[in-house]
Amino acid sequence: MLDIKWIRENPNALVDALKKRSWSEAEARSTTDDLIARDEARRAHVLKLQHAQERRNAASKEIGKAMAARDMALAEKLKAEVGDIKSFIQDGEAEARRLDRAFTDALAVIPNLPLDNVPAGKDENDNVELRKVGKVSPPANWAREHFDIGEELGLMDFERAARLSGSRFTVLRGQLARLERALGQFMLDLHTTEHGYTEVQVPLLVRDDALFGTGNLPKFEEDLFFVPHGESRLGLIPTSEVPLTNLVREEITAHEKLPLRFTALTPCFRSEAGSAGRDTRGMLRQHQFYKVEMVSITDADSSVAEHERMTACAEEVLKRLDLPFRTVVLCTGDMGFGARRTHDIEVWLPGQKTYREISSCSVCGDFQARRMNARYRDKDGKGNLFVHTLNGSGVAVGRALIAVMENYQNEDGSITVPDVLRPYMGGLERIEVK
RNA sequence: GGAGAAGUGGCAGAGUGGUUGAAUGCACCGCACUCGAAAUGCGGCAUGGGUGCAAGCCCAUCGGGGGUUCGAAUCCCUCCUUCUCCGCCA
Repeated sequence: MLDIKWIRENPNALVDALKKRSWSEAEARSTTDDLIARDEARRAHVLKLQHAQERRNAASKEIGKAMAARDMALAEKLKAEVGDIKSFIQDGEAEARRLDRAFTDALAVIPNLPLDNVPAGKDENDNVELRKVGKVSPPANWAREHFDIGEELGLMDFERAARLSGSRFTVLRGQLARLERALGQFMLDLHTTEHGYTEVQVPLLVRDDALFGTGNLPKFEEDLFFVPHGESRLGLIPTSEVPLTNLVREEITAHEKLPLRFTALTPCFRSEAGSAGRDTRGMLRQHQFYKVEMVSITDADSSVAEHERMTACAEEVLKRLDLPFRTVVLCTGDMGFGARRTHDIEVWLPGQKTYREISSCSVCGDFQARRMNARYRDKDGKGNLFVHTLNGSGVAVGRALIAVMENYQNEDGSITVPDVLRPYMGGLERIEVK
């Protein structure tokens, strides 16, 4: 959520920012004007209401004094007077709530402002490569995609998964199931022992409020799964960014405690409503997948540096696994709703002969903090400021499994186990057809 | 699932209809005393919003939301959370 005071003072800057996010000039302008109009209506109304409340409060105090002085005639006279204001105040409070709600609803669907150093662009074709790491060997003519490798090994089963749950689910068995578990453990251990993140076990079902806090609601409800819960519902987390970030919601964190760095290995659930027909084969795009997530909570001055640090932590996972990758900055048009700047890490898939996203690290500034009311007490103890939040995959476990399978495949159909994973695999060196 | 109790400022803890945004203690900040520290004394110390050049003034907030009343931390409804007992259960 953006700061309405800032919008009031910089309406043209908001229009420019929205245009950078591929909004049309007309839409950006009318949305901005609408926000400002709603804000003004709200404030004008509050002013009138507060004057009425002021008169009521003063009169009520006088009534108290009159009654203490046993001057019942004066008390009754004042009561009659305040009685008239009362209905105005009651209607006024209801109207204030209505105007406030309408204003917040409008503000809640405005995306975050891109940082100045984010390249302008329309879609993923305008993203800018920052670096390429690792050697991409010329694709062998026998290189295959992960689903062929997995099915031939008899360890990856889409048919039965579909019978259980439909499309976009996968059953893994034996050493392949273990390999995925090994990947998750390896990543978690790396971040907790070397990168300073605290491991957290979080709920996988969360309230709407939490989803609003991270920006998944109200705009992206169709991407989420919900389960009924009493009269209400709970959402399945699309990423542990949601519970990890909301850990500081409605709190004032002491400045000395920042930065907070959290990591978690959790399943993630996504309806993939808008991606029918995309990546239908294999386990690249699933309704359910494991991911190791990193979340940092920082003060206002440290978030940009923390973003570089977090990106490096994610890259380190791929370096240790010896997987070739490249890191790109998303252009303004390709960035997510809550992000100010996003680095995507794309891993090389020899079977697909292309780079595919395996991590996405974003700095959100105070955008999510406003939605969560997450603050910290300033160094000098003066004011309470909104924290800055960052999140990044460190990395997607399901996709890491795919990357390992494709990059470590052998011509005979076996998969070499990467060195760093062998301790997690009981020393196993190769996964092969039995 | 059934029965009961409770949610007040950073923390502890008063307050059951009228200058109570809230006693008191602790913590914290400033000053005094001291060579320095401790102890002691004095003063300060909630958040959000509106308005104003500013000093300030005003409004709201005692778990959230709604209501009763001239007036609500205090009464009513509802939701959330925590705790205790019973039942069930991984």
